[in-house]
Amino acid sequence: MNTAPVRVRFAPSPTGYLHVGGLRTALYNFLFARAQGGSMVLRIEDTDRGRYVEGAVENLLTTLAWAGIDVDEGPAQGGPHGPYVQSERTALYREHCELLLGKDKAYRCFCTPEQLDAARARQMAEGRDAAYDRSCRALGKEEVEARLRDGLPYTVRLKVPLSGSLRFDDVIRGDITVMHEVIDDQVLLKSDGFPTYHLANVVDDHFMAITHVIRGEEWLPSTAKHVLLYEAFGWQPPVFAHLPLLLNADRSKLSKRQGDVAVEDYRAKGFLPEALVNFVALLGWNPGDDRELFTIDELCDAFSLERVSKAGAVFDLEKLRWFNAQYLRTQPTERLLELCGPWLREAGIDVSDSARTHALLELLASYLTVPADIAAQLEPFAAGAVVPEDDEAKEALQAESAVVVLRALLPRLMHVEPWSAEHIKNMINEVKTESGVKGKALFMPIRVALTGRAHGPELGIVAELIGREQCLQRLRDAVA
RNA sequence: GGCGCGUUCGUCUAGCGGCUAGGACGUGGCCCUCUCAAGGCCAAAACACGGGUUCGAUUCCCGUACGCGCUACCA
Repeated sequence: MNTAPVRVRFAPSPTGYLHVGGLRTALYNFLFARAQGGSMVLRIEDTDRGRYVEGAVENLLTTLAWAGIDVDEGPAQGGPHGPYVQSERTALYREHCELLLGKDKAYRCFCTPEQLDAARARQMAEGRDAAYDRSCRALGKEEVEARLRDGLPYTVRLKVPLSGSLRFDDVIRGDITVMHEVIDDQVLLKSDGFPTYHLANVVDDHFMAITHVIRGEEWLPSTAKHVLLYEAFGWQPPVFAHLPLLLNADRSKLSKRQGDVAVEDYRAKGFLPEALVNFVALLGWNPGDDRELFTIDELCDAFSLERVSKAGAVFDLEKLRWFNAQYLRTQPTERLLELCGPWLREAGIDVSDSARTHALLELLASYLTVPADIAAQLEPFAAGAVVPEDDEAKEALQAESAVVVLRALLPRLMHVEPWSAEHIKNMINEVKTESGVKGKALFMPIRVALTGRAHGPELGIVAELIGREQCLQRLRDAVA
């Protein structure tokens, strides 16, 4: 039994942005570490220099911080097991390749990519499995040395046992058995001197004292190779936990083209980190009771790998929107202002009048799913004339009693003091008494005249916030 | 093709041999209300299929089907 303190890692490769699937993996690692009183490492896996994207690491760091996922060790904060960027650890990988070579657990392969491609094509054409034919595995010592003297480029491959099988335990999936014969002699060190994922991952996880490897299910098939590596080195493998995939609506692996997959896209659209984290946490995990709304701290307390499910989960934007609306509605007005600020200004709202701005936000909060929704809600409150927006609104103004109501209200609003929702409401009541018009027939024409819309928040408050001058002008326009 | 993993309402899921199969999103209806949003209540909606095991299977086992993943000198 492993009694060492829990250490987990999130190990993305810096190829651009943080994928929402990556966010969930990072989150589960974080939650598990917190739940277990352990620590979390961030490691940058940049061994493929061809795919490296400038600025990707910075972007990753900002995005994780935005989501509230704090790592304990990593490129930004350092730590006792650094460096935390793989391209700065190449000597370690090469050294360990030599170790494997010396133990006869690996061998040099001088096949060129062209040869390998051709061989693969041939195998496919013959309807056989495409796998490395292991021709270099049989090379004699002298032959290898001759080629090395000639300066031929080579890769280092893992010497996979030819028969038998191996098993490992996955916390989420249970016991998994793989026949050695279906495992390829995996390349460990590329001819450019960089390690492949498999080698770097195993070496780093070992030296960074990682106890639990929590990663996406796409890694499940290659875990056998990793286990073989741990055995070859004589190291204790970590506990594995392979998470179910996040899926598109058609149940394929979540990808671009079918919607946004970058966390920064959701951030840009005004989704709150709390909402995204809450939503994504529940994709593949549940607390075992009916709770749905969780702060990240509550998630830390509730999380366990035992409650992670096995099947992939469709990323349902509608449910994310619901979470966002839930959080948006309960934000203090100050935060709402911060979130909606850009759209307020765009809508021509005078944000310097903070009392009015706050009142508007409080009034409209329940109408928002994302902050951008505020724009449409704000239209009636901006300066300028309004026109009935649809047939329903037009009809309300055309009703025979409409003009009676509006004519009766106009002078009253001119003189009502103070200009407040309560007093405006009183005036509307006076109109009701005087004209005998009530209910919908009374309110609808006023609402449409003032806002151009048939629907909206309570009329008294709406009128108060539109302001006396605008209200009077709009009433005059409507009866003209 | 091979190997691996998976399969409860449209979606996220609860269930760990005996339940009217529960909750949430979405959908529909009702209530509240001048209207809408929010909120409350109600409704429709699922155990992939076939064999076993068992007194009894959504649950355990084996097949089949379907889906997904992997099968690179990418991660």
